[in-house]
Amino acid sequence: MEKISKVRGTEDLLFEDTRKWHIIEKIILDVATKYNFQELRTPIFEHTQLFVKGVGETTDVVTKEMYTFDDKKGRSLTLRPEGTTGAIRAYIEHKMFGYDNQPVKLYYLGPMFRYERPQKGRQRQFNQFGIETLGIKSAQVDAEVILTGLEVCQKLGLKNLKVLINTLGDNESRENYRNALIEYFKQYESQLCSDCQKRLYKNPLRILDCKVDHDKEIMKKAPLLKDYLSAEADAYFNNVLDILINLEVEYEIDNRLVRGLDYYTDTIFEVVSLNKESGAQSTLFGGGRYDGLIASLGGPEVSGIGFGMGVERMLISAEIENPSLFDENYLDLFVMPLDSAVQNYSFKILEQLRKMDIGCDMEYFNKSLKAMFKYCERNKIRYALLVGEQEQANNTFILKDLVNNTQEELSIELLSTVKERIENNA
RNA sequence: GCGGCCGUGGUGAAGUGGUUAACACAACGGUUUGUGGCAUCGUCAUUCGAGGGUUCGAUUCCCUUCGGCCGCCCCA
Repeated sequence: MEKISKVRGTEDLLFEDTRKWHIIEKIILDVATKYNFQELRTPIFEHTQLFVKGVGETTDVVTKEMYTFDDKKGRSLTLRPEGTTGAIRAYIEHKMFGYDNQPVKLYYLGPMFRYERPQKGRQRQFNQFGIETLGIKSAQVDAEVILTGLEVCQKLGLKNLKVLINTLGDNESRENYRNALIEYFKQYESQLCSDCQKRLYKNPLRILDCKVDHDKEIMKKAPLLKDYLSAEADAYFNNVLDILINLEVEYEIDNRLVRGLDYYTDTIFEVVSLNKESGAQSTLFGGGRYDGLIASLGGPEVSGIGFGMGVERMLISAEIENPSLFDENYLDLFVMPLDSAVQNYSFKILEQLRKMDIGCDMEYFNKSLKAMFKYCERNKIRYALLVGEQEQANNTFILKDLVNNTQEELSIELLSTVKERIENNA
């Protein structure tokens, strides 16, 4: 029979992996909760049109990376390639703009799908944690969003990173600048790389962070966004920067930072890992403000801001920078039957210990003592509970502390002593 | 979507056109019939990602395919 394996760019997470995921997810959820974000779960697939309108029909994500299919009634559906658009759809659909508590602060955590060539830190199914603050435009909120992401990094022990920040200005600034860029690059069209020629009329901002044309003379003389920023947009951005400076957040203004989704306006940012071993996909999280998105999807004229964070990438960085984060001891005790005749007796003790909320397991293969002790060592289990025919006859058991190398024989009536010993050494 | 490197047991890996596929770690068993971490001995790939071809014979050569990694690209 032909072997069927997992789809390219997807991953099975085995026990070692899921253990790490639980740790990282808990940190993420704790930080989100502390900053008063609440979880929103939206479907994995949406109407294709939502992403086309939301993300932008000229973007790479929409034009070549979506998993799109027709359902049985011929409706075009798409596996979500990012989280913001679906969150905004739900925000509008449930009229969250009318809720008592404003702004609406929500987060999501789950799989996203993009058809790309897999490499380290880039899979076709990957997980994003994202937050959105909707219904207000405020420099404090911009800072808060960035700080929330950085707090997750900090809790994971990630230090080797850089915060890049820029502003695209408000819609009007952005539009004026866009036209200026087209006007400017039009005269040099033949000097641009083929990708940039395509970008020229569709998404001229992206020409600025093109790596091929990066060093060309025409790039250096290109119009600068700051000359097109309205006074208001400029003041707004400076306020965001002031707040970050006050809080001693180190950042770097990157005026080439543009981002690939169409909906961004004003503050945009990207936090990148500086670990060489992380691979070429270094962005940990990135996002920005979007003024027009909510209205363009049929909601009110309100602003929002958020980021998407690549959880796999965070995990890769945490494994490099802070591996001890994942040393977690999950079993306190191991029951060792010394003979197959005492399996039932052992099992009964095991169950009673579990009822006392002790994490424990026992040996079912009737292995040698040597093997059982090795098992404990390998799994960092501190206590062994030994039971033989003698103990069964006397209604007792032996509790052994493998760290101090001491042991005691106790009556089965005194099982609760086990819990005391474990708690005293926890 | 394009270019490059690669794919051998649970893991890390050596190797060759021809019936022994090294070595190390891990695992399991004995030395030690009910007490570990050391030591010592032994056991562990009918098989070299998959499919096809060349050949008397292929893990080793060729083709295809799948997958991984790196770069481009893109982004989280």
